[in-house]
Amino acid sequence: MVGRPTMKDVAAEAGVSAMTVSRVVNGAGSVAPRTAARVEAAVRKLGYQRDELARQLRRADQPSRTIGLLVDNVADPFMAAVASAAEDVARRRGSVVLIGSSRADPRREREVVAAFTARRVDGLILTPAAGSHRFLRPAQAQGTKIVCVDRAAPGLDADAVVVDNRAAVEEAVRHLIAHGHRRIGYLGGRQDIWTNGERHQGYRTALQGAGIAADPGLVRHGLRSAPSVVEAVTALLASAEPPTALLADNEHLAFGALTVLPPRIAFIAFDDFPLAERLTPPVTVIAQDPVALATTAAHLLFARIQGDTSPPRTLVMPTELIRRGSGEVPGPYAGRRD
Amino acid sequence: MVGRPTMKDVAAEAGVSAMTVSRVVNGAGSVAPRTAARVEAAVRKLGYQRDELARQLRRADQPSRTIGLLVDNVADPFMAAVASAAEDVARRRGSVVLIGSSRADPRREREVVAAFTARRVDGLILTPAAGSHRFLRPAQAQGTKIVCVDRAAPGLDADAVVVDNRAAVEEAVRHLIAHGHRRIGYLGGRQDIWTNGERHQGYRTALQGAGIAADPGLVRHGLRSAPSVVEAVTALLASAEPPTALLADNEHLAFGALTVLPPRIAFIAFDDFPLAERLTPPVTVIAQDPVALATTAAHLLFARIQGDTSPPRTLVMPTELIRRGSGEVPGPYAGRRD
DNA sequence: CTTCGCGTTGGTATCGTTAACAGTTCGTCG
DNA sequence: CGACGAACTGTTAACGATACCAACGCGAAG
Repeated sequence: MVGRPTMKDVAAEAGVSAMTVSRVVNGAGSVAPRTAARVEAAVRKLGYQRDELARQLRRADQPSRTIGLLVDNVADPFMAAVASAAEDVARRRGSVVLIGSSRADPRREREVVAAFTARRVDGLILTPAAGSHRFLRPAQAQGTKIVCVDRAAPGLDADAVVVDNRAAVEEAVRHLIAHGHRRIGYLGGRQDIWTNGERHQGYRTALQGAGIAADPGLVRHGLRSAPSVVEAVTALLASAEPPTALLADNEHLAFGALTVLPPRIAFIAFDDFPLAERLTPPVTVIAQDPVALATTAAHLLFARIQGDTSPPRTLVMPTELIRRGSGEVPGPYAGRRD
Repeated sequence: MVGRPTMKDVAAEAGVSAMTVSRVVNGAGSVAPRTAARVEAAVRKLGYQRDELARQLRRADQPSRTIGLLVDNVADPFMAAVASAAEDVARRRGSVVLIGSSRADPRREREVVAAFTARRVDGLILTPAAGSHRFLRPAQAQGTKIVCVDRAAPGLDADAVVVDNRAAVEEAVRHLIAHGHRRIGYLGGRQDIWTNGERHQGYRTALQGAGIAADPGLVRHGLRSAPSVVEAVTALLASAEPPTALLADNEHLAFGALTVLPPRIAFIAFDDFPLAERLTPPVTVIAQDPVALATTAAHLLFARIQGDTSPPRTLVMPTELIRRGSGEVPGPYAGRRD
């Protein structure tokens, strides 16, 4: 025996038909105890394991118990937490998880989705990259369930689990204003990603609400690498009218900014991170709960897989502004009004 | 058409046989340009996508272009980096990645491995949980290639990509000793995990080499949760003869310890982490390169999948002691000898 | 004009499993 | 004592794709 043993091999070993082996292996149908015992012995002796591929091929109407998880980058702590939580739920539901990173590249995203659907995944959890996701409609029409997490997918009618990015940033900016800041800088990632667009909207709304004119010189978009963030922060601080407070779009940017940011500049970051309270000053953050997001998304997905056909929903999870110090550094207008 | 279109559907649409569709889809065999064009049109019209499951069933001797990645916990930054790097290599090799977390539970590890092999993965990359991995031998015998990363798997003859944990910790402890420390505490995770055992060995060897008697009161093993670390550190510092330096087994423990550790205690952590240089004092770490580890492991795995049958190898990747300050806090014996 | 060979196409069997159906052997009941 | 159902087991035909072989048409060579 060179390759994997098959049901036929087990059947021959136990002196029964393949059908009987199938019944024993699946615990379905009636098999005489003595026969079942013989089959089980043969299974153990040969180390037989049911071939899920063949099984899924035959049972096309049943779920394949495989889901796909497509994130920007698994190495990102937020995405890693999402992946971990999703995998946890999947395992409990008896499913395995195919993982892929789009690196925020729409083309790569499409490729990975294709590789997943070709393997008959029951559903997809994804953090949509930029651009229209209309290309997912055929997959959806063919029965693949889709749930977005962290972001909505433009051009796609699917469930989504997100936070109210706009309101969260608005609150954070109002918080900075309340502490006497008027020149508040914004460090943003790719603005074509839905989440970042929302966050920047919140920034603008808060400024507008406080009657502060938006200064485009204080806003840096499209930051990606750590060096680019460092350069952006350095340039902002060296400018004629530097900001007295900064807000970072996401964790990645925050790490970059914090390597060069002097303590006198107020700072708030989107996403909490370990040891934030051990920096000087401790870092005020807008915290979201990636585990809750992903767990909710996964439950939603499995409900769909099990036949829930209600209209797509968008669930909004809470965020929390955790005041640790860096966001409470007083600005030049501190104490004048409140 | 309710479900996915099949080759037969495409064949009917294009007025050819399924075999011809197969040839066009795979770009193999000779097909007249006009026929191929007709088939391609039908493929596009129906949104046909080859079913990898059926294909893999038929082509049992060919790789399934699916690999499994089994780590302790994807949410762990080190493991997340490993996952990301492995997925990257896999994608370039045209493979998809099934991911699973064992949570360091051998039973769960076995279940996930079974779920993976049942789907005919070509190979596995895994960070072995505690205990014997003899149970993987049947899978290996049936052709599943296995590469361990970060740890060796006891009881299994497989490739491994690791760092020299023992030497790295030995160096770190010698470094602390050189800075005048003699009472050096050790915060350890599960000692039944190979990596942690090695690291602790390094600690003992270094002490022994310096003629310092090991004090079991300074060693805490089996720490897992953040609270347990906090409690351990607090207790160590409150003891009659407290340590003047501490070493943490892994990143997770370091985070816990750093929340309560006073700056006067020297500290070195295994694994580098973001913002380590921004803490006070900046944290000295033993850095390893998870991306390099995983990339190497993945390359090794694909070489095996492509037929490399040379004897299993263990590759040892370098570590680096990054001196940032916390590991250079002078101890009571500083300056007496060197 | 036959034959060879090549390019092109289709038919059939098969991968490993299971749904559907068909048969077998019982014990039991009228 | 024959019939009927229940429990058990086997046979056949798929799932969707491809390896293998056969067959077709057609131009070139003999």
